[in-house]
Amino acid sequence: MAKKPSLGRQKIKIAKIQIKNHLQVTFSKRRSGLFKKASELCTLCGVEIAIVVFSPAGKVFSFGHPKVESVTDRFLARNTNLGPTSLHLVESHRIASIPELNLQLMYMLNELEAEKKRSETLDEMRKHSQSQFWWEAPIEDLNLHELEQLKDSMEELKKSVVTQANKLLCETSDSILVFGANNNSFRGGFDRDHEMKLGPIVSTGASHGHNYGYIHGLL
Amino acid sequence: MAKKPSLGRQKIKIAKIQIKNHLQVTFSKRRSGLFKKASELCTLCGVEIAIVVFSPAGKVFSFGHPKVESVTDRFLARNTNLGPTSLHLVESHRIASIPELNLQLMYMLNELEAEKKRSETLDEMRKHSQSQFWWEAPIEDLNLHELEQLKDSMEELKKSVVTQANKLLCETSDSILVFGANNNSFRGGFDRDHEMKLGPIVSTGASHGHNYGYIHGLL
DNA sequence: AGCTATTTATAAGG
DNA sequence: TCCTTATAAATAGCT
Repeated sequence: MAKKPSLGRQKIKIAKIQIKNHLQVTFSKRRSGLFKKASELCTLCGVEIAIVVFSPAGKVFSFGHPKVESVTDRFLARNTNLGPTSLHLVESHRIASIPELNLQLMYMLNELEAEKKRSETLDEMRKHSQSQFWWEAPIEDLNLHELEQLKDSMEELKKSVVTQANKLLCETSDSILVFGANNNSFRGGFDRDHEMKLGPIVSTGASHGHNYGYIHGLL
Repeated sequence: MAKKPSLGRQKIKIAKIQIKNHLQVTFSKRRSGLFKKASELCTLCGVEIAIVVFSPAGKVFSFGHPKVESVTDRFLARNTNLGPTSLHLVESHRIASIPELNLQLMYMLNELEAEKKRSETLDEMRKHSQSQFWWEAPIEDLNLHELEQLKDSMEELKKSVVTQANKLLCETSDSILVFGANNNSFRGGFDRDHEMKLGPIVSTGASHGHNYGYIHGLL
């Protein structure tokens, strides 16, 4: 018989996944993977850790050991203490520029990322179809006006997405799901049975050993 | 000459590492890995995420996109409303979810506002000078070489910002590590190789800047 | 901090 | 969502 050519894992480029279904699957898998890595780090190194993720759909997923709040609280406490404390140690105007620098840094990084995505999008469009619609034409052929129109269209789209999201939010009933993840049997533990669906509070009896951390999924 | 058959990766059991030195190394490596995974999840799925880790030594490391605080705030806002408090609120005011929704809405509006401003800024830049300053042109109009130059410039800027920040910090008695990096490449070209060396700074021993959103390490 | 041999994580496809 | 397969990535043990 012929071989069974499942291509197996393929290399992908790290850029926003466009196919919605694909994105959902990837998000699910990688979130699991991330949480598993986190739990291993906890166990191996005995550290405290908190992870909070807001999914594209607006759901919240979190992992924390010993729990999210204790870790984030510690983090926030440290962070807010850092300013005033340091102010006493150094002249205020000098230390004050650090957050400013950070902001600037962040701004530029975001800018870069956004621009990169934009160029990728445009490039994709260009490849996709050259002649049918002007806005899918090669970018070199677009004049300034057309470019602005394109931009406006995208902003419209974004707006409508946000509107949709808000609508959904308003219609959504709140619920919380809490469960623990065991470090040794992670696969069997949370990955499978923990639907992030609505429901009462559930705690999974992680099969053996002590629980490592808590995972919340909020709709 | 005989080969050099390092045993390569060996399977380990997930339990607390006892050898201290080993633990430190593992922590460092796995923290990097975890943050990298997080950044990929961000980019691939366009999600918001925050990770906070307290190392065994008591240092803090964090990863956040867009930043730790915004994500954890969102999380905490949701949680406090959904927790025991909400029951109380429900009883006294009947509509507990309103504050939460308001928070969320405000958050989204802020995001949108920021996005708009950004586009406006870009538009302004584009109009302002189309040819005089090529690096201010829309990024899709830049050729590969120019893109590379732009990327290098931004990395230089990043480096100098980081250096500045750390210089300031060296003058304080607190030691803080600030580093950041963008998501990935500017298109296919520079996908893997843009580690940012951080130079002299760091007493945390973690100078491997990966391509993450926004990272702090506090000593 | 680099280097491999391996173990893990996962993209595709069903 | 769960499973399988083939391959890409992460990383344990060394230097």
